[in-house]
Amino acid sequence: MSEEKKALNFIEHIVEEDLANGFPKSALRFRFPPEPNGYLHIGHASSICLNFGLGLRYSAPVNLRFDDTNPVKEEKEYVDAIKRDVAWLGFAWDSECYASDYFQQLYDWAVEMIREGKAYVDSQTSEEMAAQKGTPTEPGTNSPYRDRSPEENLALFEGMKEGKYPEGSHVLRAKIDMTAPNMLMRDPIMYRILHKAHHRTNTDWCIYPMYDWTHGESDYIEQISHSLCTLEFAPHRELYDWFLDQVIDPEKIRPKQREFARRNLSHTVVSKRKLLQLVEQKVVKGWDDPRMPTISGLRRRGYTPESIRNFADTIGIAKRENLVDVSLLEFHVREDLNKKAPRVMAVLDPVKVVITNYPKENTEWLKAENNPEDESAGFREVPFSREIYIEREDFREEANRKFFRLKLGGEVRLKNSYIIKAESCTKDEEGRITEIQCTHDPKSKSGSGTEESLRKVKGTLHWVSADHALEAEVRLYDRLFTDESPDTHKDRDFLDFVNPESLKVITAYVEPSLKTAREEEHYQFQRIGYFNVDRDSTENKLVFNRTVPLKDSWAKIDSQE
RNA sequence: UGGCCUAUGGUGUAAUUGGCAACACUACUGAUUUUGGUUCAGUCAUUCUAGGUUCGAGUCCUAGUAGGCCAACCA
Repeated sequence: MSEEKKALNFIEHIVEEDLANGFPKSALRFRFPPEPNGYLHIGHASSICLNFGLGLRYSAPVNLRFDDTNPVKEEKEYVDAIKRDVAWLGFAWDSECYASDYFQQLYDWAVEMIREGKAYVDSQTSEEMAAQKGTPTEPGTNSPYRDRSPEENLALFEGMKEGKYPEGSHVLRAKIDMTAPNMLMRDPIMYRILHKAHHRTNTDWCIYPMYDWTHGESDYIEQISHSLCTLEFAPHRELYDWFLDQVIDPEKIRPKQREFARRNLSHTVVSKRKLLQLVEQKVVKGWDDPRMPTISGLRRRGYTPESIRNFADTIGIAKRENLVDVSLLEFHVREDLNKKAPRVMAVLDPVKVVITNYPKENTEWLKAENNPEDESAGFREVPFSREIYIEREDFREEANRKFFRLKLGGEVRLKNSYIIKAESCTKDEEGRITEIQCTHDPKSKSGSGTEESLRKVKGTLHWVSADHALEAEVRLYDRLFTDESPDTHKDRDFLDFVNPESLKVITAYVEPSLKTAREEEHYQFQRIGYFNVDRDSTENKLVFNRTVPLKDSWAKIDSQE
């Protein structure tokens, strides 16, 4: 199929090298490890495409693993949303795993480490421990509890597990090196006491393992060969390996952590914490608000899984700082929708046109092509009558040669219909045009084959028949932030850059064939953009979201004038 | 007085491991077009700097410079 030589990214190079060095292909195994504390966003999509892409490339299993070690933040709602999003993107995981499934094994290993004198219970406050931790340039100092006997540690740790102690009273720490240049190696915490119910283990446990202690061991338990994470975890690798060394069976696969730079998207934020802020402060209407860069938001906005996957493939994976322009994402959704979306006519800012030489009470059903990019899409019929609406900006009383649209005395083609000529217009007291009077050339009907129908007129307009058009709510979305990188300003909060015009709601007239449009269906409103049916639509009221406008080279010419 | 990571067009990634800097997007030209869409053709680079090795350096060496991450009982 598409076996053209695609350049490998650095992760694929690593895998290829491992394979070349004798690592068995059958032992390749990957995982996507979200924490269920928020919704997945476009940055996660890159990670999903990376891991599942590797799975596809090497016919290797990919686990979906929920990193659920913090019951304070995690909820089942997020688990469900994450599963939905990964599946919607088109990927199938091998096993659905939870770090919480390994709590017992992790505990047993921890007990073993205590016995071997490699972990100890610290009973200081977090402030005291922070003070002993040192700084990046100064070494830390040992805890006074560092040399407790294994017996004492065992008893304490068991007591912690049994719920004998309040939160914050004790922690279990790995005994490594308080002077290590890597601060993560300065006796990291393995367990803390949390008297909180967990979304899966409920109240079975009141001690919860920390990320570093959990993640690598989970990879090991699942026999993940390549554990890929973002760059900020690079310093954790040393600890990842240290923890692995404590439990590793040399006969088994030793997981390998490698880090890549997370993808930043312009004009938005890609951080669960900040997205949560947008939701909680009601800047947007929820995690799936079409302005959100969440997968569910993009889906509701009208993005397709293919467009997101193509986007992820195109931007690739590397290790440097980056800010991917949102126009690339928009390119991919246009590219996909151009092939798939049926064309329809909709007028967003209507002005009435009366065809004065067209018989009153007459309705003609004209044949319209559904998609010039897809012959199999077929044709539909659209009603034409004496009174129609066109786009207000498509008419000017007078205009220069560059204006291909309707002007007084000028001719224009109505898409799928007749050539009309503007004769006059009427205005209200404020000078606003209320109606345009036109005549049509009856022999110029589209597809009729007559000489007149073959005439070349420069402009073609979309339109809807006034009597037949349906009213619809149209939600026009724009970028959520006015700044291309709102959260990287040292002295400004990202919320300062929220675009006040990120949503405009209007009432439009759409052609009657849309009566049966269903939720999530994609359409191209000809000459305007791609839209999809929002789930807020009802029997009586259609609601459309604008996914992305069509490229508009006229806007540039017009603004230059 | 630290550790780790990174530097290639406006943007994102490549470069068969020392051999003509490539692909996509954006922008700009032009052609086609019953969507000012699509499609097609074209234009846009001192590979962070300075030295060095070499017939030849984005790639190797030396010294700089710039940026990011690390001091949560978060992940």
